[in-house]
Amino acid sequence: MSIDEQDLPEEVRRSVEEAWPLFVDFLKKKDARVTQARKIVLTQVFSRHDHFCADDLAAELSSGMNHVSRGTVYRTLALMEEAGLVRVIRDTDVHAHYEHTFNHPHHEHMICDKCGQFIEFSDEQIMELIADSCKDLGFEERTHRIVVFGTCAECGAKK
Amino acid sequence: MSIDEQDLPEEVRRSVEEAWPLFVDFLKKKDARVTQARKIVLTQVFSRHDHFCADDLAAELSSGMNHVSRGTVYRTLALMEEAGLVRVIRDTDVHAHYEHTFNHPHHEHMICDKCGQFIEFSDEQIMELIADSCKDLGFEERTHRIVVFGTCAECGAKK
DNA sequence: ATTACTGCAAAGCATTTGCAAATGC
DNA sequence: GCATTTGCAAATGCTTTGCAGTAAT
Repeated sequence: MSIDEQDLPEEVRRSVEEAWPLFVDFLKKKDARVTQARKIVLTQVFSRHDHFCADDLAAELSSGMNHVSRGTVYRTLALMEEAGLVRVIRDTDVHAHYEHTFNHPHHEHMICDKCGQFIEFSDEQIMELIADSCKDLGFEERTHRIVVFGTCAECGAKK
Repeated sequence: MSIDEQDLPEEVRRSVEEAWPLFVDFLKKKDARVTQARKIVLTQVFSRHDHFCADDLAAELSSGMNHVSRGTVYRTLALMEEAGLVRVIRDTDVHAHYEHTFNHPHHEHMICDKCGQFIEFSDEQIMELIADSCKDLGFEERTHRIVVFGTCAECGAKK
């Protein structure tokens, strides 16, 4: 399992170096195999910016020397989600969207109606209030998701 | 355009009586036609509890005397959304989920991992904090969505 | 050696669309 | 009467799956 890591941007290489061992541990605990295809997918995930959709990733890996088939990309993303390395977002599209969670603390999103841009924000108080609501209702929170739809500053200014 | 309204439960009949004229206005403003199929779909929407998916609704209307085809159900739901009579929720499934918004103020959801139940809650303070975050970022909020995933009280107790 | 994983292409499934027939205006 | 809407069935597009071959342990 050795793919070309020489020509990756510094930042990507570092993310992969941190994330890959975690994924390996996860796979070993699961008695799953550490394969080349899985490393290629993980590397590709960390080579992209925050948001991406499974199918685009699959398309990127459908040709070139680091080829991985569509089916395997989907299967690996599911494993990475299980391992806590990516998080699913499905609010704008019907398509599944993922983002890194590695080195990426919990946060919320605003999505611009005009340009489709995702803007991240977070607010400690909101998290606490949600926790309070859960306590009131006897609901045990695993995670939450907030999406705000509207117009971003740039698009608002353009008008 | 007359479908049987006699045997609808009182509550449903009342919702339909309030919502239908709004939809008619909406259609007229759009120079769209007021058709029997559209009334059947609207009635079916209000005959269901909060949450439903487009396809289930279509299935329900695929037989019987108030038959409406799948294509028309989807097309009508899109119109109802545009008219502000239903709201899209796409968080749990890849499937599109709708809920009434008519006589149903804005609220958030908790979704139980175990039983799939949707629990509604709302919190004025959270809304304000989100509004503040938007202001800080120059984002003009149109709407927002909060989904909390976890285990509901019943399922937690069962364990 | 054994068993899991991959690639491929085919199958699934919700949703959308094209077009002829039906319906509202 | 004319334009929109409907129904139907076929198409679409993302995702999943079956299976034979390949790679990891």
